[in-house]
Amino acid sequence: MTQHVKDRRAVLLAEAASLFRKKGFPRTTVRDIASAVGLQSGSLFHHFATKDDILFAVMEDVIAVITENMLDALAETETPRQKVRALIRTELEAIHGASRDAMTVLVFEWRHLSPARQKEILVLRDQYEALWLTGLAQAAQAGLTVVESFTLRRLLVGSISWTVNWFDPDGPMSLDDLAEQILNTALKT
Amino acid sequence: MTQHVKDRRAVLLAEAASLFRKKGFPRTTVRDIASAVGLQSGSLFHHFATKDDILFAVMEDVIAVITENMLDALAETETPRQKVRALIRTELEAIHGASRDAMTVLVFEWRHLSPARQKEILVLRDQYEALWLTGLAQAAQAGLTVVESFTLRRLLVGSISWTVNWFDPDGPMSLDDLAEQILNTALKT
Amino acid sequence: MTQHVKDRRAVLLAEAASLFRKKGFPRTTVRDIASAVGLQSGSLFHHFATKDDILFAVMEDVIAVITENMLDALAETETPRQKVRALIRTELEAIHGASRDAMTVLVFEWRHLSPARQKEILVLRDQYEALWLTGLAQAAQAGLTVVESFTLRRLLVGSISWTVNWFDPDGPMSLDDLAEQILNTALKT
Amino acid sequence: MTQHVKDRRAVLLAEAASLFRKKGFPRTTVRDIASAVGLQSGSLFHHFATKDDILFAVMEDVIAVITENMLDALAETETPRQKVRALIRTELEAIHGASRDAMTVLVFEWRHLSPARQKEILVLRDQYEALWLTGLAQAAQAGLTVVESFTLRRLLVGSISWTVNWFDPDGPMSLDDLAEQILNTALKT
DNA sequence: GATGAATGAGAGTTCATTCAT
DNA sequence: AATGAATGAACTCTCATTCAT
Repeated sequence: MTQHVKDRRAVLLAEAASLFRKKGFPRTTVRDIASAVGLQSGSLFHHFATKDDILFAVMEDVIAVITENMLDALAETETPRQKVRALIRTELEAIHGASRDAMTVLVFEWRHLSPARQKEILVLRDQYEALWLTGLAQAAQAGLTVVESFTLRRLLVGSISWTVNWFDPDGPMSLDDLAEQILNTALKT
Repeated sequence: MTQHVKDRRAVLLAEAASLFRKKGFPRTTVRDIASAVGLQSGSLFHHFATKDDILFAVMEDVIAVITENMLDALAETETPRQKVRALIRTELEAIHGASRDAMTVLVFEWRHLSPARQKEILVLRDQYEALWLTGLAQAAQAGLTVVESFTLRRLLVGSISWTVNWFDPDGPMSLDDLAEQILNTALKT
Repeated sequence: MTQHVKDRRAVLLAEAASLFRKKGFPRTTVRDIASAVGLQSGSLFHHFATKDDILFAVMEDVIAVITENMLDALAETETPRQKVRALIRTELEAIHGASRDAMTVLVFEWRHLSPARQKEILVLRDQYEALWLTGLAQAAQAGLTVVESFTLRRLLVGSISWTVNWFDPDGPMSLDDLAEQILNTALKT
Repeated sequence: MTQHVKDRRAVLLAEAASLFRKKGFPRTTVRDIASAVGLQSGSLFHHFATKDDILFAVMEDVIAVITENMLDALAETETPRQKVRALIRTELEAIHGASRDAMTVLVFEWRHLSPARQKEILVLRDQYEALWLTGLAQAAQAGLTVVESFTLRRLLVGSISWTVNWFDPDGPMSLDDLAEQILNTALKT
């Protein structure tokens, strides 16, 4: 029973994320989402009171997942270079793996989340960003970086999230290759 | 009178670009645009037949401008490193200077342009991208790049366009500084 | 168990009446009523088949109560003046006492009862009104009234039921005072 | 042209008032109103931004009209009894004449106006009520009233507004007769 | 060119009612 | 009796677009 409910919610959020990514939040109608999960439009509101709530839930869930994944990945690293590689690699995996839609929505539909909800997400986002800044700072101290940490992270946010628009994980370049290339732009070779 | 008409059109597109950037294309109403230029909503349609046409015009104009600027900038360079610096620098200027709104719209509202119009813009965009690829290829041949040219350009598209979300040209870091930092990620130091 | 059932029903109708009075019938949702009695919305329909049925039950119950109360009160009177005083006093007590919500609903939500149900209530209402008309007729015959009985009753319906909107039984004026004042408008002094 | 616009607005408010009175505000849809004036639903919003605005306009207009009428009527009176008769008579005319629907709405749909708007109307209403209280106070000073002025006004609000539910101006009793009868309940004979 | 009333499809949301559990 | 997910029609309101003036 609880499982059922969890499944429903998960499926609903996955479909919503997919639609938000494909069409953008404003162009996605609640009827689109409802019919994607086999519901009538009114039935959505048993699960989420407003369309905004759906966007919020998509973002909240994915940021929790990627933060956990990142902690796991970092736990298995030792050197600064390994850490930065893990940061890049894990974020790329999130963007091109199972949570692709939600990750993309988190970045590119941000402005459509209500300001109140943005604040809530920002708290979680700051926790995640702290992992990045710590890792980059260590690399900087080791003399590995080509750019100041804060600036570097922002350049990497751009280049990594933009890969969703051109990189094909099933194409000739593997995700590991891509991660290595990005690492080359971030650290001295 | 012709001058008048041109001014009208330029003002209208500038206001539209500003609104599209601030609120996104779908959330911007034609009434918003009309009232920003002191017109009633119906009067807009004497200038542009559809809302889509306005988005198209914004994109078409800005891509013409940046292509021209880029050609001018490249004409004054000689070495591959100078060329790459000019590419980065000129694109940054477009994103943070007078054409900021339109440039941002070109990148981030792309999906909201009708497919037919996307095709038209892509022709112009390819011409512009050819300038980049040529410049990066020369740097590659000179053994300066850290990453294959095609991939490098795409990483740079991401990091450069994302600067609109965090870089403040009036802040402590100058646009030249920023360009130099990005150059450091792109080429061997 | 029967007691249980009766209690349930009584509590439910009391809460419904309170909500109908506060928000009006159309603005009161079945969810409002359900949650006021600690039920889920679907469970209400084990007690009442439709929302209209709830309104009907509220009205039916209260008209039975006030008719009985009125009969009791009139039984203790002798003179025409006493009878009119009892009529006014008893109706005021119903409107400001325990059955306040239901009485108010009976008067001010009348139009929202389905026509079929209105007919049913009208039968009971006519019985109640007969008590009034009889009392007023006796006063008229005794030369006490200032206005023809039928008209007088209708004027009194208005002034008495409207007291729900301004009279505070815990304020400086007592219910007896109020009854006496209204009596002054109805009969010669 | 201005005339056209005024007519539109007046017709729209008249139809809206009629519907609000007949079905109540919550049960009246904007489509009902629109189709009553020969418009599509969306077109209403060129004239009034929200449904609440329509209710507000109905109330604001009618209270302005009745206040003016009352001032005119009182200007032609001299004695306290004449004044009270004018108060009753003029209010009855408003309730059974051209502004019947709006007057009824003002009284019986009051709770459905948004609190912010209620405040605005209350200012106007207080001005109108001041006319009543002044008139009744003069009658009281002349020893004519049977009840304290403040209470008397509230009883009269009830009985007069309730006449909308039973009095037929085309029936056997004339409006003047009715006014006289109500006067009999208010003042010593 | 400009106006602004009008259109009409469609948006997000509400809610009485149903029904499998 | 009770649940609560689901329905589906109806609600208020939005908005790109049209067009008579």
